[in-house]
Amino acid sequence: MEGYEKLEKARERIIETIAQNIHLYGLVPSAGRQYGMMFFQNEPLTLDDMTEKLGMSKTSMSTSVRALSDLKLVERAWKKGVRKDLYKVSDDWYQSFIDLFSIKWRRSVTLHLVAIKKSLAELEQLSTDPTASEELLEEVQIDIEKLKYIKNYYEWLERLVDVFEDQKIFDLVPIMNDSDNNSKD
Amino acid sequence: MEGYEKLEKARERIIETIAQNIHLYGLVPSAGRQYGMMFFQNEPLTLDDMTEKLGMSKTSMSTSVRALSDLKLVERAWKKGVRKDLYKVSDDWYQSFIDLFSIKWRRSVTLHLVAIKKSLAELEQLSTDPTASEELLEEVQIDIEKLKYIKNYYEWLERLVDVFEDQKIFDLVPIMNDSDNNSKD
DNA sequence: TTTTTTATACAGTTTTTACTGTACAAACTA
DNA sequence: TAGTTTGTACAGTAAAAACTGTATAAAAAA
Repeated sequence: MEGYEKLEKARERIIETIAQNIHLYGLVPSAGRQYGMMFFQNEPLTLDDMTEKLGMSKTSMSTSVRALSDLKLVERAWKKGVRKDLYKVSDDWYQSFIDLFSIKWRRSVTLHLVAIKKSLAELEQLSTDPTASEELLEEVQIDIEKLKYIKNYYEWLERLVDVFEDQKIFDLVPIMNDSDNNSKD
Repeated sequence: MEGYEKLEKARERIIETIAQNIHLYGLVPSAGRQYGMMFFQNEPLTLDDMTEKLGMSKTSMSTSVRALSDLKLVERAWKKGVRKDLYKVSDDWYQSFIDLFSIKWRRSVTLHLVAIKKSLAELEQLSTDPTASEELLEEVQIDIEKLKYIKNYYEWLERLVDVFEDQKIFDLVPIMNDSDNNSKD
């Protein structure tokens, strides 16, 4: 097998693995392939470049590059003399992971906490209703306990997101690069 | 509004919020609704119970309860004298989160590391090929550096999953329940 | 200004996924 | 043993999502 072919095959393996795992980011394999392809380009790409490389429509490239940008997996780039929009993959993958976490889970936590607080307030109110039957009150009380539990859970999740966002997670799980392992010991 | 109606409304709000956020678990809203409904039941449910409560086919209930079980969001339960399979939501939501993390990310990390190691080995091999052009060797070298970087990243992710699995994450982000906050201070 | 270039909105099509009903195998009952 | 009950495989259908091509608005060039 020829040299460039081997290089291409080694790249394809990585790209396909990314494509098959990008669902963890809520994205579709073709967006993963796009990301993977960009990863191995040493220059930022235009939408037309992507269309050519992937053989897909420019509209598709536009929408999926936007999805990738929303998750901060790719970012805009600039190159002198190029009028088209340019994109490159964000090069700090640790930060990308944290961004994913922030963007996806922060939003979810907030939505849940809003709903829980609202329902909790309603149930607390209901539990003081003098016209309520004994049976109802019992059910309400059980639900209040359940909601308090999940409220605590989502508050924990919120603090977890904080810990990622403010990089404290790296105290517990430090970044280590190969050289740390390889050097004499 | 009548008492039971109020209770139902408070529950529905939570259930719908879960349904709208369950995509973070790679599940579809109807599975989230199923989970949410089960959460407010104080008894384990059979597939037929779920069919009745949600107005969906038993086949659907079967497949989605399996998906929920695979992520350990629900578990089998037993009740004396009941022949049908019974299911209830796992009551440790912190553990459910950790399980999600383990199941989804561990697998992804492993797949990536396998691919990266294989491609790295091929490229290291290629980089010693005496017939390779200078230009090719340069590209290979760049890719080797890129793969080393993402290898480190996935190894970090692996350690992150470990930290969740062995509960060390709770050292950094402790569980706090309301009583910790409410008591005198 | 007009002309050209570029990104995206939108409508239509293809592909994929979710869901249903039937059929059947495994497990339980009698 | 035969007769029920229960869960799920499978094929078909309905619904949703991905993708394409055309049209257009915004921006840049002339």
